[in-house]
Amino acid sequence: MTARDQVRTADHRSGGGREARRAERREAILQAAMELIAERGYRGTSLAAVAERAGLTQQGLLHHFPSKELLLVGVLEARDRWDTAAAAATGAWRTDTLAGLVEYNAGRPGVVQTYTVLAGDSVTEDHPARDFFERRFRRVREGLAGVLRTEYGDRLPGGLTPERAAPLLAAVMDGLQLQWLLDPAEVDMTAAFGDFLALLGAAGGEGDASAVGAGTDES
Amino acid sequence: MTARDQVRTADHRSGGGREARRAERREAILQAAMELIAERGYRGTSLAAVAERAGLTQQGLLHHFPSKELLLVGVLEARDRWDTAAAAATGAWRTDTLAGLVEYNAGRPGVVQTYTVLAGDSVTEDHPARDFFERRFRRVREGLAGVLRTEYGDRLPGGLTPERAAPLLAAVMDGLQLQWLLDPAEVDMTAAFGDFLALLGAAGGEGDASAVGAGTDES
DNA sequence: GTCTATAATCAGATAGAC
DNA sequence: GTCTATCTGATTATAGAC
Repeated sequence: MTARDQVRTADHRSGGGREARRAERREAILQAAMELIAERGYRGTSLAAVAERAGLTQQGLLHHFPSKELLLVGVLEARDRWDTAAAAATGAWRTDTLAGLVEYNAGRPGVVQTYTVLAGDSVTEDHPARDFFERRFRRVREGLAGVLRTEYGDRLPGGLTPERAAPLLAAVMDGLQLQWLLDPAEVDMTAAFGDFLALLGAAGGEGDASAVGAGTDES
Repeated sequence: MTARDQVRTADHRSGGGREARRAERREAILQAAMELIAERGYRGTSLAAVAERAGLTQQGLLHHFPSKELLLVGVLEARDRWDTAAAAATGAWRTDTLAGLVEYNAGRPGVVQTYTVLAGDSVTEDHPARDFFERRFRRVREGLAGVLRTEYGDRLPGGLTPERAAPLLAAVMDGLQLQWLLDPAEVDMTAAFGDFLALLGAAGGEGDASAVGAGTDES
């Protein structure tokens, strides 16, 4: 550990040092960037606008994030950090936890909007977030397959396996977010996601159809 | 009918008149715009780039579409026209037709990409395509509910109704497109959509589970 | 670390010639 | 109808003072 690192650690502990202030600044910038990306998209967001909302000049911002692309990477990493507890513990999750996450998102349209806008943007050529989303979806599909296997075993309705149902689960979450953002009065994201879970839970792959309709009226 | 309209009709019939050439130009511009929006997004696409690909100057383009926003409206209308036959006949569709549409889309990544990018973009503030997508999703949900009712009746697996399953169907289609665009080698969009249909068809609301597992091994 | 000043580029749109 | 020329404004990024 270098002398500088010791200072940094000490500063962080004290909570009011140089490094702590630096971290605060970075957080403020990332927060502003997230909001503006939600409002105007990545390409539509200017560094000057982010800087203004964060309370500094464009050039001051560039001191913390040397380029617009690095700022985007910062935003994505922050989002990852934000639900890291979630992602890391996915193996132990259940479908109720997923439903809870959807309900939680329903109370945070801004975050959902940032995600939806960037995900759509990411499929364009040479997009700085493309790699991030490609990896993310692989990870999410694997995690969801694990959840489904834990919950329902190897055989799901319609002859599906957890691995084949996982992309559908991810797709439903994203697709519902889009419809909900566009028309929140018309689309009840939480209820709709519950409906999909009912679809996965009803009439299991064991060929036992006696459970059909049971416990599915939580509308 | 005015004298001018008569001339226009005559021109159109002859196939080589002024109006026909004008229409050709517009088509070329719209085609170029669609491609570039797929590649770079709406905000990332410049009029000059569209014009160059269409074989004229930016100012020539502005003669046909007076503003960038009107060009986007043109693109969306063209897309509507493109699958108008589909949308109009939705009432008579069946789920096989939907599966066929998904398979058709799987062969046209460019079109899917334009749609995905614009849909994500549309949730940003004051986006010129927002209204279009809001209306489109309402229409699609209604159409899909009709398809499901025709096919499966009023009761679906998991205690769902056609109206409650419709947003899920739309969500799955959009969500799968996103995952497929990002990772075509990993995500088999057509097979996955078939899986979802199996989910809707298996163990129906009537309690008849005898069809479970049939025709679902097209992995 | 944050600022002012500014470079270098590119955007969408207009005016007017042909 | 399509062009050349031009305007106006915004963008990312750099240089250097404090």
